[in-house]
Amino acid sequence: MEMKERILTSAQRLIQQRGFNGFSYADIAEEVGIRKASLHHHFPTKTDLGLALIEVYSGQLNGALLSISGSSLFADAKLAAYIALYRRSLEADCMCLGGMLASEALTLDPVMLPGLKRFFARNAEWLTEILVEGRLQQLFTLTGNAADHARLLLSALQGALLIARATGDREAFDQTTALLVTDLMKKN
Amino acid sequence: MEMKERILTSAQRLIQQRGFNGFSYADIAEEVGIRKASLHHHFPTKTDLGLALIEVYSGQLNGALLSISGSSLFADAKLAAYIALYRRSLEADCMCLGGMLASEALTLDPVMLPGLKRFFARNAEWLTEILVEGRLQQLFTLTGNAADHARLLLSALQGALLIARATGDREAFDQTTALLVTDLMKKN
DNA sequence: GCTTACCTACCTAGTGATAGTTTGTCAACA
DNA sequence: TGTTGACAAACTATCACTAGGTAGGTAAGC
Repeated sequence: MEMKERILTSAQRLIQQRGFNGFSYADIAEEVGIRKASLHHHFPTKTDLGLALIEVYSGQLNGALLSISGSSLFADAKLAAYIALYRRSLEADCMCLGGMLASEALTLDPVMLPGLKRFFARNAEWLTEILVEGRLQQLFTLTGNAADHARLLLSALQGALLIARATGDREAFDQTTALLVTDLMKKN
Repeated sequence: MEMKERILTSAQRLIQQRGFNGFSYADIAEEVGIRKASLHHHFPTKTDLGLALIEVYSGQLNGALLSISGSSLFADAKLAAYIALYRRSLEADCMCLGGMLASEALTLDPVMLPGLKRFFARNAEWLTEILVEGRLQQLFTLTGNAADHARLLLSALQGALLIARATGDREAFDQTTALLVTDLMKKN
């Protein structure tokens, strides 16, 4: 089982940095120290690897989300912890795996798309919970639909990560996310 | 000259839909009806093509921006016109060329990065102007720095386009962008 | 006015490299 | 003994790119 995990770890980083079309089995083989052909024993096709990775990554994310929402933090601190996940990704020069695959969606095997869709839905759903919680705690002053604000947060974070990684401007990422949070506290 | 333009048009669409690593000279050759080798006469390397395309696209964008800001519209309508650019891209199943290249930044020839960086800077700069204008017209109630809000708008639009294109949820894009605008009118 | 030279735009036919994948073998282990 | 996990070797397809050549246009030189 250990090799399978090493392959997944290597592939995950490669996708987050270079995209699904930007790496090959040869890259993984070199990193984990087995031959290309042996990789196909664990993941017969690249699509199989992609599908497994969407599951793994969604699981990782869900674990992180549950850990945050299960904490005793106030909602604003929980949101900050969520944003910190993106910030750490930026530090590692990685896109969110979901965001990266989204950009390549038209070139992916369509069987990967439902999992990708679920990934974004899960993020939005969790953010919605946090926003509702924060409204109850009178930390956030949302105008209308919390789910709409959640999608806006998700979009803005994905976009900020996308741009900051390409321009190398991490300060811009920090300023953008800070503004995103303060905007949640504006009165109407 | 006509052929060069047809190549650029074809390549632009291919990149916006499939990414720089997701298309080949063979794809363009088929579309425009000449041989692969002949493409290299016009654009010796793929990087040359990419560089030309960043220039073309930046020029297109700048034309659109100048057309909007030169109009007699109020600032909120100008912003709506800017958002409509993204919405039209979504309808064509296209990412913004800048956003797409940004996701692949680590795999691109580094000579393409400065142009890409300028592209985002130009967008942010234009949005800043519009926000300042809208504040003078008392249409927008920005808290602090207009440039920060501009970057937030840009990030959110790129992210919303990225996600909506992958999930196929165009309604979510519309709701997100609508909220983005109403948030600019909130009091503090 | 005709040659000579050069140019653009395209072609056929390849190059070596790499893509994802398949086949068949084999040792270690359960 | 059958399964697992690795291997070498090869496959077909495609990648970006190059070599060398052709057809037609332009323009200078005499």
